[in-house]
Amino acid sequence: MSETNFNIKDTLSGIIQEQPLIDEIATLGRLKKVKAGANVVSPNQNASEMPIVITGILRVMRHDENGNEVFLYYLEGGQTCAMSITCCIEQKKSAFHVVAEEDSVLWMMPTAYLDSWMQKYPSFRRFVMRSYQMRFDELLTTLDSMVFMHLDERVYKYLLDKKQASGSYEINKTHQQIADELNTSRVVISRVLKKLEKEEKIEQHRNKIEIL
Amino acid sequence: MSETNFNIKDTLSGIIQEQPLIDEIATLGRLKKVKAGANVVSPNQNASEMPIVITGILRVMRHDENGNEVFLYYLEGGQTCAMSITCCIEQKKSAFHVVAEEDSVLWMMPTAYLDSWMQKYPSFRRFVMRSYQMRFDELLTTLDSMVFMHLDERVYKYLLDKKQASGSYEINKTHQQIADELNTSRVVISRVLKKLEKEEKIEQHRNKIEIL
DNA sequence: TTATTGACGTAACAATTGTTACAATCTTAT
DNA sequence: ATAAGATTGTAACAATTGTTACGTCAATAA
Repeated sequence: MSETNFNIKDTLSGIIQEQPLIDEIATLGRLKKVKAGANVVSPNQNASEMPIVITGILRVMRHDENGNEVFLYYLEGGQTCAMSITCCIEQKKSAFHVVAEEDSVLWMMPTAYLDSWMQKYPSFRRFVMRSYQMRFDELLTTLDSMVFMHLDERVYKYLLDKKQASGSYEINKTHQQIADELNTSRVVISRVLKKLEKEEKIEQHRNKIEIL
Repeated sequence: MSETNFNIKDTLSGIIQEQPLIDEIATLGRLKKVKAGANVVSPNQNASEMPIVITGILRVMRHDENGNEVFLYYLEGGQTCAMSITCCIEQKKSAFHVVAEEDSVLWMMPTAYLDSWMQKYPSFRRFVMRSYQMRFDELLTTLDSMVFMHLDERVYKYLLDKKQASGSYEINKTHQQIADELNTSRVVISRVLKKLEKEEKIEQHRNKIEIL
């Protein structure tokens, strides 16, 4: 366990200032390790814990009642799923699906304490507010791509976002996976990627796309 | 001025608990009356004031760099434009366009004080948090309609939302206005509305649509 | 009244996106 | 090695949405 022996307090101190809050979170929360592809928040689940990403990346998806899904944004180190707060406080089921995009380490905080932490600790308030702001902004950018862009631009933006999040020019996704995240079909993605390849924006390999 | 002699403190007391904060807001803010169709936040403007809706309805639109616009949600009595906070704190220009959907009365709060109010007053924090949550949720519903629904369903949802916001089964919009808000063309809206009429979901009159 | 303008209807066509079907290639299990 | 499954390519076609063009009708101003 040596390489995975995280000191949660050290991690939290980068996010939160008050030592008592760090102690509370460290005491009341729990570590959770998830493998790439594993569910962190399942659809229609009543989340009782809010995850903070320590290492790794979470992918947040929206879904409708027919099982269609669409990618919203990534959560990276130090970030949290702000919508969990809403879900918990209002006690309604999440229309979110949160999946580990890479092997990730999370700190799960019981949502029962969120409200009191918001009351007691200014830096927790700032953390939550900042989360909301960032997610709100990203959500709008995603919405922009849906309503203002054609599919080829939208796919390209998706690839660039993925590159930005992962820090790698190589994207290990199949056409089917991309289609699922953009709520379209595999054939359409294949067609669009071929077009992007002809425009020399990407190079395609098996199970892998390279951004040029 | 008798019928427009609002008591801002009475209005605020429905939203905010602390009397000192009510006094501060009443002293530092200003009343603004806008006629239907007037701009409240113009595109690419650096908002220095955050509006609270006292009476009336504001329509919040998103726009891109090409001048295309799309409807996001309405703001009604007691609600505020949460994104103003982000815009102001981060000092970046708004990608929003806020328009009076009906004749409205607003209370404009200087954004310079927002941060200190958030620090000092729990009920202002709750107010801002609740605004973020509600807007986040509405934004997701709007996003759903863009990515999961066909245009006819999306238009119908748009009409139902407008009915909900205005409290009237009669919608006084031209096809062109609807097209602008949904980022499509007049001809397409005419086609879709004709279809909804045949399905007996609406009735059309000049400058007016009736929800059945 | 007449002219002008705005709102709406509709046809014809174009562009984009979705669907179905099938082939080729690579990977993995047996 | 062979079979089975997963991944990608591509054609043909359908459905949806966007564009252009032009017509009718109602409201309004001159």
